[in-house]
Amino acid sequence: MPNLTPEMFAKLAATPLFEGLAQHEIEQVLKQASQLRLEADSYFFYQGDRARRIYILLSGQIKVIQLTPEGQQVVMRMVNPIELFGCIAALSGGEYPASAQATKDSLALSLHQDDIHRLMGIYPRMAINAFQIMVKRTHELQDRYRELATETVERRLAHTLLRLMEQSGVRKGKVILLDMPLSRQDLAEMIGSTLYTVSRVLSGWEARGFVEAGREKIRLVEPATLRLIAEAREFSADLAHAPI
Amino acid sequence: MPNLTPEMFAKLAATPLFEGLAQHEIEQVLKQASQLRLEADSYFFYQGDRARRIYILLSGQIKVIQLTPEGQQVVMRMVNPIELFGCIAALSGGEYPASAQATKDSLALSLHQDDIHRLMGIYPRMAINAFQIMVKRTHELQDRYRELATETVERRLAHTLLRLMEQSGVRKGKVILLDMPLSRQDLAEMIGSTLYTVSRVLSGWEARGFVEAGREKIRLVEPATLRLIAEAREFSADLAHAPI
DNA sequence: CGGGAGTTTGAGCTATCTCAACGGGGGTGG
DNA sequence: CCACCCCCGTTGAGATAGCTCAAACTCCCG
Repeated sequence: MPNLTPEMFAKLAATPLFEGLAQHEIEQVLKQASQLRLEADSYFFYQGDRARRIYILLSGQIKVIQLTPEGQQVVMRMVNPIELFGCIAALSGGEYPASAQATKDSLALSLHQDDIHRLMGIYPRMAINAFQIMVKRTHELQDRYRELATETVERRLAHTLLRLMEQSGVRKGKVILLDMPLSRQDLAEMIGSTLYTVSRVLSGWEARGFVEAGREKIRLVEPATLRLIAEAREFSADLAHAPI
Repeated sequence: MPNLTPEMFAKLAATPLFEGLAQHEIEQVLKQASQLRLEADSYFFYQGDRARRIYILLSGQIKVIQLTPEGQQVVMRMVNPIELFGCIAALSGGEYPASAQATKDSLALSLHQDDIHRLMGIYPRMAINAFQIMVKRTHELQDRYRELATETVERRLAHTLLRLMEQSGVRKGKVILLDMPLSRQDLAEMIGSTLYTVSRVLSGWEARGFVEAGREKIRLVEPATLRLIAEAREFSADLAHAPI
């Protein structure tokens, strides 16, 4: 049983995974968990590792990355506190299909697949919750798939920044700061583009005052305008011939 | 309780969803199910409908389609017998994010979300199975997302045909027939492309003898070559200047 | 005060889309 | 039963979004 602060425990109890479970039941589950603390840039697991543990992020942030055979990276998702990752370990006998890298110093709990399986048998509500979490995730991934299949880079980038804003945006006066290290390369890997194109789009937006884009940080000045761009109801950055 | 033939029942019992459940337990679950038979081209539900029922396909085939605000279609997946669809109904209060259209005459069972929830509480194994099914589906969708983000139309098309072959390919002598109506437009909507580009790629392959492409049907003559194309270890159809 | 990682920008290229026109086969209604 | 029509498919030509490569620029950090 990891040594959790009461606040940590309260946060965990509020996780969708534990919804509907009694305090003592959650304690029973957490007895099986181990705790893992990693500093920024290190990995919880690598693509191809034997998948044995499911993780719950307590603090920090994780990036789930898939590597193509050609060595290109694709960012599958950003994981924020009290979210699950490494769920593939629920299927016995497989490998992690992606790597999980901390983007900040992070703390996570993990459960062995055997324990997960056993505990879900005892506490069906947890299994139902896990099912629902995955349904939701599939749904979100379908939306991103549709975006990738039908939208321009600019719209995809707008969608992505808005999503990041909702997940971990921090209000700073009138603007919203995306509170994570985020290079042009990272953004490109999230939307299936290149760092060059991302840089051009951001420059275009910055010239119009929609965002402020610094080195590995983005501030959203006019989220509403980004929303319009995402929905294709607003002019674009017009990469080619921006009239300043 | 729907009137199932013994063969149907046996097939259902072999569904991943019911794995590990006893015969009489499966019967208890199926008592709550209703049966729905639809002919080709009609819809089980439409995008935007209130999501109340989860479906299990018994026979036929379903296409899950998402419509963009601009009216473009994206095929999210093909559903084959004993697979689930409409899982979003597991989350209460939502709408179906996509439509489910029969591509052949089809028969499906459906369960109301309240029954699903209740039954999973009684039979935890079913909840665990459902969780695992969704984990697997997320995994597959991630793979397709990565393909869309990093691969050319030709490779994506090769991957897609190979997947369809595994799911519902029928061996006809030396070639494999994809046993479903499949227009250029359908394929384009699966891989995020246009019917024109798909047509050109197929023509290129046909000229080289890898496939035989007819009106709404595809025969794979050299699946192994397609595999090579999918993995980018083989020459392409070379749309621009195919030297016959 | 370098050095390097991250970023910007230009120029050219190309895979793919778009639009337009034509072709063909099979189902159906007269 | 046959002709017509419609849907599906093909192909060409041109346009273009976004990629690639190269080079320069700017912080930040030691």
